[in-house]
Amino acid sequence: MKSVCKSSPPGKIKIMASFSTLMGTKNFQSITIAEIAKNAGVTEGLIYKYFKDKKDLLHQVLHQHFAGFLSLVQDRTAAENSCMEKLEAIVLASLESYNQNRVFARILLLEVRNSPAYFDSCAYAMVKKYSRLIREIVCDGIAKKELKPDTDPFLLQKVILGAIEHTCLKQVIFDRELDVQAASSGIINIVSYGVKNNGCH
Amino acid sequence: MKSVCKSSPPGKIKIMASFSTLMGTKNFQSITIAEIAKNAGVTEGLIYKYFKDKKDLLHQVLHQHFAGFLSLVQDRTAAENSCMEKLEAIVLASLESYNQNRVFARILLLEVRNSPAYFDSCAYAMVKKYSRLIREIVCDGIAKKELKPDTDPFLLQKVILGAIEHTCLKQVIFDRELDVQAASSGIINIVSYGVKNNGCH
DNA sequence: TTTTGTAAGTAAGTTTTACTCACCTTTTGT
DNA sequence: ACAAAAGGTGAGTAAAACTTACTTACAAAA
Repeated sequence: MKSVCKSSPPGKIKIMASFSTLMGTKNFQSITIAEIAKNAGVTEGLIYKYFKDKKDLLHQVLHQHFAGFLSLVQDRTAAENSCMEKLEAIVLASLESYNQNRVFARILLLEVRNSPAYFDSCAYAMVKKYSRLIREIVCDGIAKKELKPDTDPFLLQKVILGAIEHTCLKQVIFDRELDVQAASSGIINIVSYGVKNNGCH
Repeated sequence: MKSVCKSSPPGKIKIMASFSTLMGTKNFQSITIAEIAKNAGVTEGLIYKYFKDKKDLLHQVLHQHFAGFLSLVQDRTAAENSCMEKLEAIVLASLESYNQNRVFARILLLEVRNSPAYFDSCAYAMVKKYSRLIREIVCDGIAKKELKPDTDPFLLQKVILGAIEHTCLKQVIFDRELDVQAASSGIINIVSYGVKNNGCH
């Protein structure tokens, strides 16, 4: 659960940087420990001084990226007033981050969820914070009558998170650019007003 | 791209069945070729007669499951008339399938997307059919004025697919039951009418 | 019937790769 | 000053994916 604080030894920093760089061009499976070590200018053994195993390295690198991302999201939402503005800020910040930091996006969306160890990692703890933030905004929106009173906060959180992830999934996988602004306002528009043509807009 | 047709040799059938069973209790990484072979009552070598590698086996098993799933979805949507009813049928059928067939769900949602080879596989070809079906229903709904004219079919398809996946993700990962009916109607309700309290419902 | 070609299946390697362990070297607290 | 801990090394191990050379069954052509 401990994070990479300022006083990390240079070896650890180099290992994480090396791995992060390699993730830019290859997927997790095809990156070898030998490659990471060589690229970092350290020996293979040192990797296992700081990381339980290869997966643990993945999780710590994700945690590092997610920490920055989460504080950005928190700042952006704090700057907004209404519930829907806060939610749009989250959607926009998320898509922006996934669009700009493809390594982060690929790790989060494609690489970690297949291993049980991830769900005990400090990285997953941050993801839980992130989804809790969304639920809290939703609950607040219901309390302030900005959202319909019968809204299910858990379900809405999942719909929003699912929409964010699936909207950029193809772009992340095939390394294409995403029109973040259009996607973001599109998602918020659907979630706000729905798509059914009921003559009310 | 070739599927497992009726005339598959018994060895291949046993290998796929063995692997599918093992996926019920373990994740892909932790299943070994030796284990699959032993469980199937064949030798390791035979696996490489029918499958390029371990990942190819995974993809072919997913293809097998997805073929059944897709035809179910096609039948169910064909039985509905309106656009929203068709979409609800898809959401319901998807959540039902993921809830009942956890091996299928885990492979699709957690195991395949990390490898580039998947996106050349016959399994991914079926996924493309599935998402195209959703888009076609949406386009039809727009044409028939059931949906708002400014709806983006690609975006709506992604929002719906993302909502489906994220709604059952936690249950699939932690092997818990899902209230399929409630989740399905909840998603459709959000997507149809939105969550914003605008005094119009 | 013999031959020939192919698909099903085997068994023993080989190689790659994640991980370990015993050992140095440098820093730090008392 | 010196013990102890932290940073770092490099050779070695074990396991698992994959290969390859081989055998057996079997159907169709000659």
